[in-house]
Amino acid sequence: MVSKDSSKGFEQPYQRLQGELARMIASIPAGERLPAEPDLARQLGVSRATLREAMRTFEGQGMIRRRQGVGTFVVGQGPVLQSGLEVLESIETLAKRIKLNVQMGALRFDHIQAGENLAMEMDVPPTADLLQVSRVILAEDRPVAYLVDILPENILSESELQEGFTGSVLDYLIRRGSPKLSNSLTEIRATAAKPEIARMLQIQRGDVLLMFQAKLFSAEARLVDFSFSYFIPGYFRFQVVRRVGDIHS
Amino acid sequence: MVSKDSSKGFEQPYQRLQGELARMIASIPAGERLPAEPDLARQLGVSRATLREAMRTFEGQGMIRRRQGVGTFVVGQGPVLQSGLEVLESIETLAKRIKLNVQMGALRFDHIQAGENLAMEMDVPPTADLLQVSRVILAEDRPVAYLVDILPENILSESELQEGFTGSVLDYLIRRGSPKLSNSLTEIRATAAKPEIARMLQIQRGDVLLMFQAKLFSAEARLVDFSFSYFIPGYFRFQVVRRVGDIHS
DNA sequence: CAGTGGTCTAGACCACACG
DNA sequence: GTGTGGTCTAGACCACTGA
Repeated sequence: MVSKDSSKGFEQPYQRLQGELARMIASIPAGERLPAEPDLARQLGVSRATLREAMRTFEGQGMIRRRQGVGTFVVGQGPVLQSGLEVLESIETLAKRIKLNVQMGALRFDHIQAGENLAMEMDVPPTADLLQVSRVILAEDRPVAYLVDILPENILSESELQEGFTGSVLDYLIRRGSPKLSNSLTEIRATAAKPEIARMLQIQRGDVLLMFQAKLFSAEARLVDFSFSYFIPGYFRFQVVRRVGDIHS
Repeated sequence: MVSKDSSKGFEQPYQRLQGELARMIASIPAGERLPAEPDLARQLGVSRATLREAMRTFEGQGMIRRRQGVGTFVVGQGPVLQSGLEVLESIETLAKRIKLNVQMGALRFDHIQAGENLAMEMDVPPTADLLQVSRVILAEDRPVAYLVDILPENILSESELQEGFTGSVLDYLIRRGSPKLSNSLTEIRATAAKPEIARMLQIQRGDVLLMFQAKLFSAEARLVDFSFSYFIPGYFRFQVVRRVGDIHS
């Protein structure tokens, strides 16, 4: 329908789109809506599929947010939650320190049996009863993280947690004072959002997420909490100091 | 063309595809090729676009690898490079310890000027001359990481690096003995692969990558190396121990 | 050259939010 | 109901690989 290039330039449609979209997004005030996808696609001279693929990049960076049935909105650059990884700290505590408004949404309790995989990871019998706590964390009314904690029922029961749970299992255990907590062994991964998690975080399936898989140990070296944390890029900044060389330490 | 559901089940095409693809991949020996995409799409009763979207998941986990003009191959689960984040260690050193075969590919030197952004990050004048070292890391002949180091020219010159560079700027500086290195401040991110990087790593643009952005400091607290490291998920396992509470420390 | 994956299109229908 | 984004289709052409 249109020629692929105008002169000697060999700019790909994808790259051109990225540029045009970037300009368009920058020109729209935060909170305002973009044109509907079919209109925008026509306007940019590409198919809707191509447009959507290009938009993924910007959504991954938190610059726009799509809401089914409503529209696509430009979001201003919000505050960033910065944390050193050496210290284990809940998002709530972190947010409080920088006076950021953080809420919990979509809390859910599940009673599950360990099964093979969890039994192996958590060092419990496959028939062990576990409590799974899932919830979304909202910063400035935007979903920014999805957290899942799995604990043995004899460490923490749902009835106990019903009252006074504000989003952080870690903070709750610290307040309760028992068992004494020692440290967390955290594995860091990058992952694509599964459909269920994408839904919770109001992003698209396949979008990029930073993930922590952590084992929290008591002072007696018992595992008290096995957790999965998914973070939308752009809202968090995790840092770690790495020593050079292990010989002179 | 076909009914969307057979009974009361409301399984989505996407989820069904995931399952069928998983079974198919599992049933094919490592190293073997999958059917061509148009054939496979017909066989599974979906369009090629849908098939490709479903395949992204498996490619992101390193279970398959696509090569344009050749085909899509099942890759067996290779060895995993495990590392504690507290200690800064090159991939080469890490691999040597577990006797894994690691090579460097696509080495490239660029002489650049700092410019605004880099000048700010690296605390040098915008006109400073910098050496940018880019290369791909191969483990068992598969691209697994893409590394970019940026250093002031007066710390490391290309001519000096031409000889005896095996892939790690860190190892080279340690061998040289000057300047004395102290530690690295590393920021951890998840990111989607840009077209250039996707090409280097033989993955698709938009695929998930774990990224480290690190500032390496000398004992005199001078910045000697600003680096970006991109890791394909599945080949690396980065861990960190996090202390509970900063009060009783 | 033939065959592969990479990209793009035009159109359709569905699920959801909101009045 | 109306309009939005979410998903899927069938087909086309391009870029790359290897015989």
